[in-house]
Formats: sequence, C-alpha cells, structure tokens
Amino acid sequence: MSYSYEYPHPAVTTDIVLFTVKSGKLQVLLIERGEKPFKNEWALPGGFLKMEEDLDACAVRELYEETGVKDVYLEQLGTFGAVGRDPRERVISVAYFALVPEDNITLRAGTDASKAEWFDIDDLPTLAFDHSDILERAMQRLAAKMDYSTIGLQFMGDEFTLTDVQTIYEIAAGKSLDKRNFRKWLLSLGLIEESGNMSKGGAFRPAKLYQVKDKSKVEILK
Amino acid sequence: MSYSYEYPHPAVTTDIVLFTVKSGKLQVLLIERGEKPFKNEWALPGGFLKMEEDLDACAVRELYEETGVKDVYLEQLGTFGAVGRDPRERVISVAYFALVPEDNITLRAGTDASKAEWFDIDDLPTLAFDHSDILERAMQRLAAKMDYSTIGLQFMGDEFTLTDVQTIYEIAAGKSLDKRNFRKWLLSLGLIEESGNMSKGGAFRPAKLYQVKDKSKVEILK
DNA sequence: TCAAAAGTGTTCTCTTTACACCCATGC
DNA sequence: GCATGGGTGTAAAGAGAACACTTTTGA
Repeated sequence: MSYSYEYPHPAVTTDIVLFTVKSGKLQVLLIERGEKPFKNEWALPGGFLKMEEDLDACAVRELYEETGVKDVYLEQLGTFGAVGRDPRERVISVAYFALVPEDNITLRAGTDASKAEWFDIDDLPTLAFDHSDILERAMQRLAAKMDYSTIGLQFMGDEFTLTDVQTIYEIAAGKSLDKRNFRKWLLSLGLIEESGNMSKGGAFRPAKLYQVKDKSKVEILK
Repeated sequence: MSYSYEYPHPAVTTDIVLFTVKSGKLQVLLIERGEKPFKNEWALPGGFLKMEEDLDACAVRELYEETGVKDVYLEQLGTFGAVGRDPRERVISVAYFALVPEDNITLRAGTDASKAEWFDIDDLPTLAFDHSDILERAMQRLAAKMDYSTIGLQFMGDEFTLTDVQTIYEIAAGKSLDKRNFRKWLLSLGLIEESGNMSKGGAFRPAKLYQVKDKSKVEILK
C-alpha cells in the first residue's frame, strides 16, 4: 500500500526526553535502536505520528511502546525540523519533556527498541540523529523550571519526605540549599500535606511523609 | 506530479502570530484567505513547509510572502496538530511568535492572501482553523515575557523615548507603572544608551531619544 | 502664563537569605 | 552513648514598591 500527495510531505515524529532522579543523580531514558538508521546506537524514545492520533497521544504511546513507562508528566518542548536531521527522508520531530518518579517504573524494551536504559546526564553516550540538541534544550528547560516552579514534585512518588524534595532541587541547582528556608518555601505554597505516615529504615529519627494535595496542581510558580 | 510514501504523512505548515503596538493598542496581523478552505475568512499568516527549508526559514518566508513584513523578532511558540484542525488533510502547524516596531512596516497583500491587516487584540474577527487557540497561546506567552524580560524593546524602532517603552509595558501589564521605578529598572540593565538626539513636536519639553546598544542582545531577564 | 509631558531620589515594606541547636531512632 | 538525618525561629540584608515636585517647550 502507498500514499500519494500532490506536494511532498515530511514525516512527523515525536521524541521524548524522560528524566528521573535515581540514587542522587539526574538521569535520562534512552533506547538502543533496533532498526536502521543508527541501528544499535542510543536515541531518545519516540516514533512516527499516526494519522488519527494527536501529538500528545503519540508521545504517550511511543514512550509506552518503547519503554513500558506510562503516567508521566509531559509537556511540549519544541519542534526540530532541520533539513537532513534524518538520513531517510525529511522528518519533523515534535519533542516532549517528561518527568517521572524513580520508583514505580517498570522498564522494558519495546518493539522498535532493543534496550531501554537510564543514563546519568553527566555520562551520556553519543546520540543518534540530532537528539543531543534536543536533550540539551530539555536540560535547559528543566534547569529553568526547577529554579522558579514546583515542577520538582513530579519526581516524587505517592509519599515523600521534605528532604527527598530538597535533594532533587539541590541536584538541579547544583548547590546545597538551606534546609529551613527550603521547607518554609515549599510548605507555604500549600501544595502538599502530611500523609500521616513516617519514614523508617535508617538509624536516625524517622521523617514525616508528605503527599501532594491535588495531583492536577503540582506545578506552580514561585 | 505526485509524491508517494509507504506510510501516510501529514502536511506541515508554519503559522505566525505577529504583534505590534499602534496608537497605544496591541495589535496582531491577520490575512484574509484567498483560497479554500475558509476562503474570505481571517487567519494567521503562514503556509506549507518546503522540503528544502528549515522551519524558521519557512516562517520568515511565509510572513514575507503574505504580508511583505521582514526583519522581525521570531521565536517558536509551539506545535499544533489536533486531528481535524484542517478539513483538507492532517496538518501539523508549527506556530511562531513575532514582534515588530510599528514604524517601518510596509504591509502588502501577498500571493495566497487577498488582504493583510492589523487588528486590535480586543476586537478580533472569528479566525479560520484553530488559529484562535494559537493566538491565545501567543498572547499568554507575550504577557508572561513582558512581565519578566526586556522583550518589549522589540516593539521599538531605531530611536525611542523611555516613555515609549513604558507605554508598551503598561499596555502589556494592563495597568500604569511608576515612571521613576520603570526608568531605574530599564536603564540599570545597560541595554540601551542615549542616541544624542531629542524628540520634538509636542507643546512640551522634548525627551531624550535612546537606542539599543547591541541588537543581538535585546531580550534579557529581569 | 498655561498646558503638557520630561526628568529626577528617598523612604518604606516585603521578600529573601543567613545562621545553630536540640530531637528521635538503630546499633 | 554515639552516629545519623529530622526538625525548628529569628535577625540582617536586599529587592521592590510607593511617592511629588521642578523643568522645558509650544501655543
């Protein structure tokens, strides 16, 4: 079967830059490509848009198909369409920016991807296509948003300690933050509440666990 | 001539939301469509991506072809691709956000557009496609940036008074601003300098004219 | 001399930053 | 009892907001 048009058409894909924080490091999810071009090289998860699906839906689907990850915070990052960015044909890629909590993720390789793995952002392989450019822009966006919003709560699971959140913000800021000031700020926004439970496990005082009050209102400006 | 693909491909367009400020009002440039669909209705300038041009170049070209406007500040706004947003076929539109000074613009209708006109943003006609959505997003972006950046200088011509700039910011903020505080802020950024000339024409004290120091560094955060 | 916009500093308020000690737990 | 992270308030500094009068020009 083939599809004909009076004028030439580019292909449209979505690519997703998915971040998480694991063991105190900011990480990004990459897949090893199972098909040409760039077979066996690392790339961002993503793929071709279907004619009957919206852009956001395509990003959600591709992420799930290639990595098994779902239920993530997702926002459009920007569209990349330089001539020659894909050797096969003209491809316009709508890039997305996504965050997930560390826990509760089951990685699995999907149909087009032979492997899906987390990489520390300080230790990345060479990427296929122009995916390094996309990733760089995503890191800029993340750093900017972590500086003036509560988007960092997207890295939290159902319950978390205030220190968990502070750690994320310290990673993003690249410096340590004052504990009292940070708590004062975060609590003053009224976005989170005590869950009633306490953390346990360490040889030290247990911490109060918190939860997000309204999951639809997690991102707020300072 | 026809172009065939193994899988279906959407069309890709760019659309441009071009703002200016005329006679104390924020205005947007619209074209009256000369072709179906939505013939004789108002729409954002824009059109189909060529296979050999980059996305930004397409936006620049379409804006020039349809309106005669060139040399504008341009940034990507976002990509709109809802199924059914164009009745002809699946169309993905990469929307741009642009600002020009009031003077120094020669409007002219272009090939695909029967007319190009400025509209006050408080008095807009119904728009074709999903262009109302795109315009709304552009207005949000403009308002946000006017609140924390010097992007408003993009509305200025070669020479301008401090009051000119303040007026733009007051329009965007929807309220009057303190003259002394505004000047203190704007001058403290070091982006502009006195041109040495004075305004004239009114029955009142002439104002110093200013100019941008470095045109490549007009946008800066507060 | 009057009308109209240009130009110019200081005070107050609020926000942000800096800073140190006691508490609860497991080993 | 000691090592480890949890939890708490106040004071100083800096940023942002409020505020009124004199100057220059054309008519």
